[in-house]
Amino acid sequence: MRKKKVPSMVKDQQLIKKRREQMIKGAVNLFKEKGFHRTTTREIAKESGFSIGTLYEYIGSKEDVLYLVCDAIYEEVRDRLKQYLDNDSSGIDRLKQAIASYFKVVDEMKDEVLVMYQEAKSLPKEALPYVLQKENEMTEMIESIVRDCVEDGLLDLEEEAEIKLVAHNILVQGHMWTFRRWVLKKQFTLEQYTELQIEHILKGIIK
Amino acid sequence: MRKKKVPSMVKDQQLIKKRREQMIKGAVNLFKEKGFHRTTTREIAKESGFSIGTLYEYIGSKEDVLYLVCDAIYEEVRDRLKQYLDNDSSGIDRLKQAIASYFKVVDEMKDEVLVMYQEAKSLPKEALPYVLQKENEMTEMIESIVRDCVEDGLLDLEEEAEIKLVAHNILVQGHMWTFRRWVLKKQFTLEQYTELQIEHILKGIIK
Amino acid sequence: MRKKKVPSMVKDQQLIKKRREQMIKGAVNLFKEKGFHRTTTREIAKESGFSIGTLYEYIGSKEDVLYLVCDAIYEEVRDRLKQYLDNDSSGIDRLKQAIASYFKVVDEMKDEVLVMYQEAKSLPKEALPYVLQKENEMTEMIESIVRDCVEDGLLDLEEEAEIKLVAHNILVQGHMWTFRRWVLKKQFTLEQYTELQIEHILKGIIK
Amino acid sequence: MRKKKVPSMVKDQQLIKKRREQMIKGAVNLFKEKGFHRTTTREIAKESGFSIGTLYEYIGSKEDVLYLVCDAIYEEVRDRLKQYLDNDSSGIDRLKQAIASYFKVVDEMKDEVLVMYQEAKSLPKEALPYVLQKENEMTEMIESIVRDCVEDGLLDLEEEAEIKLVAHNILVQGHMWTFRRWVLKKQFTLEQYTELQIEHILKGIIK
DNA sequence: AATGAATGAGATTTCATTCAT
DNA sequence: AATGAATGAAATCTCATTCAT
Repeated sequence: MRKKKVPSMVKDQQLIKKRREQMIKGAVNLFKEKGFHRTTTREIAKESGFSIGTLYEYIGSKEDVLYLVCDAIYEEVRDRLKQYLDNDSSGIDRLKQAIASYFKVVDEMKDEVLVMYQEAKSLPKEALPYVLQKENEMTEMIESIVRDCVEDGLLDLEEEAEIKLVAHNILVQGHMWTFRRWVLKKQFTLEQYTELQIEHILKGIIK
Repeated sequence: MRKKKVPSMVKDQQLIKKRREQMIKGAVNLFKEKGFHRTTTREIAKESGFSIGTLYEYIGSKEDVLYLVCDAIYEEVRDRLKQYLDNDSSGIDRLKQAIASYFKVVDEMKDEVLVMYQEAKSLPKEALPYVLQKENEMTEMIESIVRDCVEDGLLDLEEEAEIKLVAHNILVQGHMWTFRRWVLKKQFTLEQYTELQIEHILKGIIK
Repeated sequence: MRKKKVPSMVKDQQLIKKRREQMIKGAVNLFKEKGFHRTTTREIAKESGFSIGTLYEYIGSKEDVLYLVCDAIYEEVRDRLKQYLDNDSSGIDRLKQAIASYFKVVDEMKDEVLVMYQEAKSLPKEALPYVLQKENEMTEMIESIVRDCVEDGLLDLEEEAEIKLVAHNILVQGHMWTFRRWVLKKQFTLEQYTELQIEHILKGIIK
Repeated sequence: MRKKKVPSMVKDQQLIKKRREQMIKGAVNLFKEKGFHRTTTREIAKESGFSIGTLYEYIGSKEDVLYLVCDAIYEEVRDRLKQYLDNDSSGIDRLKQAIASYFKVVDEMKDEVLVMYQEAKSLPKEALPYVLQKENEMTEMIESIVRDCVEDGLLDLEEEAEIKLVAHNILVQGHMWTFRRWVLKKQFTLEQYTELQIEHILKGIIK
């Protein structure tokens, strides 16, 4: 699945990168507050620090902004997660660490994740598959860690499907930390939330 | 928290009820397909079977439609769930049945739940608290069943907060069946999904 | 070749007709002065006597206005010409009268004809064939009168192609009266222009 | 009537000439295809082989491009025609040759002539008189040839105005070859068209 | 002299809402 | 109570022009 090409009138690739970063940052701020549809392109331009004309030098349509935002968030979540996962733990411990890391990343990027989570459905039809695939990639990262534990005989999961389900549950519990934030924060710190969820998940599947 | 009053020019309460039901049905169809923001009031009127002028005899603004939709869906989910729960099982079995019932209701109303789930954030600021409270009510229904089990010494949950968390997890796993529908359906029937999730949840918390 | 369907949100066919007539009148005034491209939709709305919103209740796009204008002008030119031609003259006299009538119609509608002549090229690609066919109809009307004369042995024209050419010349001399208006008016009244052109044309082809 | 001065930031007259030639060539190509108004300055720059910044080093506004285009086309038509006319024929023959030559030039430059013909009306108000005068010059060239014939007693034209009219007819029949091209080409080669038109014109006015 | 990124006025179009019938 | 034509604020997007490099 190819990354969608967002058109730009500007040639300098460095500049495109820089401006788009400004744009994404500005847009996330606004989307966070008012959502994609209630945010105007003029507001995006202003918040990004340039004029409406300049905005359209770097995108083809408003929807492109949403695409860039979603894409950037996914990339960053994935990159941060990968970094956290890059350690030499193994077995159940590795799974625990993965879950904790994922929750940590989600917490670090709560606004962004929430935005992506709520607005991705407004992506143009053609961009959707690409973004769904990103989501899939994430699932697979978790999935493969779970699978390793199963193969090491540490977990009581019989079928592939069950492994997938556990991975989905973990991911969704991560998102849940963003979209039920206001309720959950009353009860738990991130650490408490993480510890409890890990405990329940593992007790539910451990041999 | 009072139900928000949606203004109407029409006096006949019966008629108001009837027209709003038409409206909600029409709107859900459209929101399901294109989301709240991409649906026009004209389309809602047409799909509901009356004119744009008539639509505005029964609401004050487009956002009122969304509010009516969300409210109606919550009420129906809650009513159906209540009905399912109205039996004389007890103990862990009662919890299992509650989870299964909830998942069943969510499945029966998947389109509606998904719509509500994705569009509720677009509700007018004043309406939000009321809807959040509805969500809270739902949580409490599940929560109290879990709490009963704890009090009967059947579950290994130490704090109130932990009970709340389990309830949230159950609810979110219900929603998950709607918003990860396309992926999950490839792997599971509703029954399989229900069975596995119940198993994992319970093993995770049972004494 | 079907007439292009211009979309309208309004149901009342009578009203559509009325509003479009206002619109065409307003638009011709403006196009005459500033051309299609320099005229804004807001100006068209204002000149037509309604708001920009109302304008778009009766058309789908700005180009539709141009189409309506061109279509209406052709229809009127053709209708007027038909009426003038509806008499019992025959032979060379009939041809003379046809030419004079055509020039008269063109003169009566000089602004409209000029507009159509200058702006038709801006019609949307799909509408062009329909308008070209209208032009063709006009040519054929003249053509058939010339052909009758030939068949009556009154004109010295050997081939079909030559008949067509004469018809084209007549039509173009009509248009010429609109687009070289400022120069020609210095030298001739319409009557003088008509008389001289008829004389030259006929001497050029009469037996 | 002075040639309108098109401003340039560049001093080197040679370079100005060169760049403007590139520009005219590029612009004609584009205007031919999409018309003046639908062509952007960016496109003109690109098609001309330089940047938008450079384009504006050689003109003051987009309309200047149109002016340069129209001016250049007129000059070339006139120059080519003059060259063709520079022979020692005389009498009716000279007129015949003039018409044929003019039609030939028009045919050689059909795209250019068509562009000029269709877009000249978009020239800025101040430039229009100059271009009309060019058109007038052309008319006079033909006119004086006709007049010579009249003075030699070869043509049956009584008044100055009649001479003018014949000249106009000839010019318009030339243009007609460009703007009715698609219809006329089905019936005639340029040679046939030329021969027939000359025949009709002359029979119409010859003694 | 050449470049091309930046600008913002202005164009087209949409659509929630009103109100006379 | 029902209708639907009218409205105009506001949204997206374009593009001629400028100016720093």
